[in-house]
Amino acid sequence: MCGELTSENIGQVVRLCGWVSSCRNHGGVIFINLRDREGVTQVLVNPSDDEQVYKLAKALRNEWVVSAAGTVRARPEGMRNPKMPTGDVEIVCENLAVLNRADPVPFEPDIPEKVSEETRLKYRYIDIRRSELTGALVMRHRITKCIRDYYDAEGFIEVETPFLTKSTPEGARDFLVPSRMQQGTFYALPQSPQLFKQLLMIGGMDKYMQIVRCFRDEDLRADRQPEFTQVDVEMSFVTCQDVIRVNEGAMRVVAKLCDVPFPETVKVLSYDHAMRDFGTDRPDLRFEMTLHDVTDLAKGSDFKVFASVADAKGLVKGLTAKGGAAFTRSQIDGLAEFCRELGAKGLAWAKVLDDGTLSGSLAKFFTADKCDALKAAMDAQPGDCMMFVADEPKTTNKVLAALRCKLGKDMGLCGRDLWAWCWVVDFPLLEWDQLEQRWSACHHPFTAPLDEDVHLLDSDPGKVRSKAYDLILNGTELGGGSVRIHDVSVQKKVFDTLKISEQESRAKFGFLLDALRFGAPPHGGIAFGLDRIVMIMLQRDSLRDVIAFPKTTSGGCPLTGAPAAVDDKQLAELDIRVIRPPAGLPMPPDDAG
RNA sequence: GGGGCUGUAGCUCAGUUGGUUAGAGUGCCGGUCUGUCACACCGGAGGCCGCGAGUUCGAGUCUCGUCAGCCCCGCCA
Repeated sequence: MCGELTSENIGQVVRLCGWVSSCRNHGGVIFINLRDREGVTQVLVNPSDDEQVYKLAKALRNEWVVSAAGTVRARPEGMRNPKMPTGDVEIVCENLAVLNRADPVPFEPDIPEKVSEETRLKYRYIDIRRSELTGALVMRHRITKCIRDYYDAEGFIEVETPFLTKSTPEGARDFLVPSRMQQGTFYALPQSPQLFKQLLMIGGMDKYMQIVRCFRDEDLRADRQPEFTQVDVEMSFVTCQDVIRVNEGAMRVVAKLCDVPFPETVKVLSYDHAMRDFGTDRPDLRFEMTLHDVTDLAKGSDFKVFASVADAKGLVKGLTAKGGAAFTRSQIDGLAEFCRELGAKGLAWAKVLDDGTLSGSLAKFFTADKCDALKAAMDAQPGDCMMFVADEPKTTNKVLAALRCKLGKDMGLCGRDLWAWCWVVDFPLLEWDQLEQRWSACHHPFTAPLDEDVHLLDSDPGKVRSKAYDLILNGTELGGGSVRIHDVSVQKKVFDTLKISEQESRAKFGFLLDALRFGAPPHGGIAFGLDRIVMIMLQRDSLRDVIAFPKTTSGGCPLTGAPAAVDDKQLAELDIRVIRPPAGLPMPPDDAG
């Protein structure tokens, strides 16, 4: 193919098919850059050669689809192009055929100009001709294959599970599909094959994996698409450690394929540890800058903001930016604004001067000895800048975790060659849902509690830790999973705590409860986000850069125009009526108002 | 649901304090040119300034609304 020719091919007669990337007509000799999936090769047309070929070459335009045959030869001395992988050779064209013409394209695939994403998505087939996107899709294929091969070698069986399935409570909003044959009822597209893979374990499949599309109808982000691909895995007769070990191996082979370092042993942090030091359950360990709890110091301080928060069971935490004394006032104001946007009341800060004294918004509130205690607690040296947030624990942690990441990026601590992996374990099983005034599952309601914490389910549900684990790379969750409940009485107990009634659990997961009674092996598993794995390994900033046909932030596809209104006939067959059609469409004729 | 940024030629962008006929690069069309490599040079065409109101003698520019794209919060077990 075009990108594969080197000086080793000199003398060979080849035929290349591809797209005209550029055409340089010198009035006599014509150079054509021909592109295909693998790259670009220069084709040379001489006026002294075949008249037909020359006439055809003169008429070529960019993005026409052509077939060119000729002999590979070394370029003359001084005419080589070191910027091109194939720059040492060229094809002397002996035969040329236009396979298809092309209208002028909206943008040129080979020009390194930043084209708006909207345009790129609308003409995605042209965007895909760009080497960045072609390359990403090729790498995605290789990563996927490498993962399949790994699990195959480990004895896993790939089993397909249904896309048309049943809506489950808890978790994300479902995408619904109306049933025509049973009008008024709906399938749900799976948020993940969670229950099916557990049923496969109960069915004795022992080791299951599937690379599978999942669907969640929630608002999107750069790292979140409404449909995404999971590497879904489940294993029987295993502990957390077994699952972690086997699946870590999968990431190890992927990392190797992508030339990404992978440690001999991956760090393991408890959830509590991660929250304490980093304020988040997916810490970015590429740099230090840990958070420090100074609530106790704040209690006794003259700084009312701190003291009142500390007294009201709030959390006062801070981080120390090494060398941060060099920050300008406007830089710090910018950081404070950043924190306010995330919900903080403000950002208190103090620079440590060369003589050890403090300067900044809270310097005057700390006497010399308290100042020393603060510096010690914050591990701050002269030349550093300490920054603090005081708020409810959740807000304090959220804001400081975000601030830490921002500082890490701004201060250049997240080098492109830094790769920090870790497992986060011992998550809480449940969290209190303020809105609904009940406990809800942190992971999902089938996650097993730690054996030694089961007794806390009645007395102190918030204290119960779970057999759940997440794999984190550079502050992004690549995947997570858990050992599941395989005992029907424990499962019922968890449902009780979640205030899922006997009746509701029977209606929603009766089939699982039944299955748990008919010989369920202990089992557990994990699911990795394939799109995220590819995105991070290829160092792209958006999932859209590793998906062939992604959706926009509002869930649309500029290429196909999806989602779109459907014919009245289609709706009638489903016994569905649209109450409020989108702007630009007529109201249904039979609408009574 | 909330906050922020953006929207001007096919594409990427500039457009001053509100002031005559809205510019540039690139692409496109025509021409010249035998070693370029995003060829070069000469000429030409190309605009619903996202859309809708408002302020004004006058709006690409100011105000309000709306739509779309992107980033973030909420949400995403």
